[in-house]
Amino acid sequence: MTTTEPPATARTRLSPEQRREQIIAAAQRLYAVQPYNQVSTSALAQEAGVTRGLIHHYFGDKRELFLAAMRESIVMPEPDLPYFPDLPTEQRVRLVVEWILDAASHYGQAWLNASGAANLHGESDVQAIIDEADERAARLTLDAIGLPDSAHLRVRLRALPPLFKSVGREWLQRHTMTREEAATLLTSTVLIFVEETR
Amino acid sequence: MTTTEPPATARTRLSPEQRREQIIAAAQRLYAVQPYNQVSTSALAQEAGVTRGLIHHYFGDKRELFLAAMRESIVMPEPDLPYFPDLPTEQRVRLVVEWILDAASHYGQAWLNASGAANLHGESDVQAIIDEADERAARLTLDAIGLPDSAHLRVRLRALPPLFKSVGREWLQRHTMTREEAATLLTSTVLIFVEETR
DNA sequence: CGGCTTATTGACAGTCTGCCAATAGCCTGC
DNA sequence: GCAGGCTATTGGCAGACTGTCAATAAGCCG
Repeated sequence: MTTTEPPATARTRLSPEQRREQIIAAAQRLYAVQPYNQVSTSALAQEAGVTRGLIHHYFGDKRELFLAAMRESIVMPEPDLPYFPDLPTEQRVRLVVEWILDAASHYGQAWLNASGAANLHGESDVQAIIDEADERAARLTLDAIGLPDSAHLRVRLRALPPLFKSVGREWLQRHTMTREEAATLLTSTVLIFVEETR
Repeated sequence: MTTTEPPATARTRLSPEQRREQIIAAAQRLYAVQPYNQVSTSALAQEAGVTRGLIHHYFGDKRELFLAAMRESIVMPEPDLPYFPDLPTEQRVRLVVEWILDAASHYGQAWLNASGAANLHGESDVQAIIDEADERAARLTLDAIGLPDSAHLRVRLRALPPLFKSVGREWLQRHTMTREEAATLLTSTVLIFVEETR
């Protein structure tokens, strides 16, 4: 698409933070629809209302902008769960799972894309970002359940987000699973993973 | 890297099948080390010992070659498990899980890269290939356990490969989990997923 | 209001991808 | 063993895209 620039409102000068956010927001909009290689820096610049040069000035690299956009797309929102210390673990876990599924159905496509996304063949930069997000999700989940934040439990829990995504996809996208079924399966699995049997 | 072509052995003419395989093999070698965007068609051609033009002739597109290479990297090998109809389900599942972990440790990095790979932001072509592989893995697993191939069970099981990958990564790459622990967690989870509670 | 800092631009060079006409292996029939 | 044809293979061309850099001007400060 080689469109000629619109009138191009006279050059305005923003603070670096504002500009960064503006550009990242534009990138998120585009990458939500098209994959990385099909989004040109020209398109990114146009969507953000700036010049290609500026993008490289702020992010140095097309890839770097992509990673920055992803880093912000992927954060799990802070759960605001009422905490019931008296409930048995199973029910607390169930509550957390329900909360995650709520968030999933709310964020929909975005969550599915982001949460379990991974890479293929050595795209380790993306993997690193996802790992960070999964680690954070593990901490949040442990906290929400009311379990101590032990290193060992976190290792186990951070393996789960990919499963949440794949199950979520069956439920939300393919409609091959009911929400009830998804919640039950995930609750049981989480319970297995937090059990301190060894 | 702008290297000048080596002496270039005189043009040899192969059957389309041979050539295709040769090119795909070369692509697999490169994509195992470098991500998609960092592998140029020139590099692919050079590794395969052919010209860029030929790659486009066979695959039409750089992307198409990538997908073909991936399709072949991702297939789960056919399990050759002895089948013990008398064992309880739990033990049969355990055997299958152990077999998968064996395969994982054998194929190592390749398996981890391929098995759970996914995409971000609308790279649906990759997702489609992974889905196919997961579906196949689900069928194989059901068969190995000795369960009937019902559509509903397959839906559940095809959600599991991502979990296998993430757990496998903790064990094989990060060494934060013992093989024993991974096997136990996965066995329990598979049991939950094949249980016909509803 | 004039000057300075620096955000922003525009153009340039190199690389890459996809396309297409030209070339030359290999096989077939004689 | 040789000529001819089919098609695998090549090389070069045009367009697009990425990254770099010096030049420009917007907004702040004295």
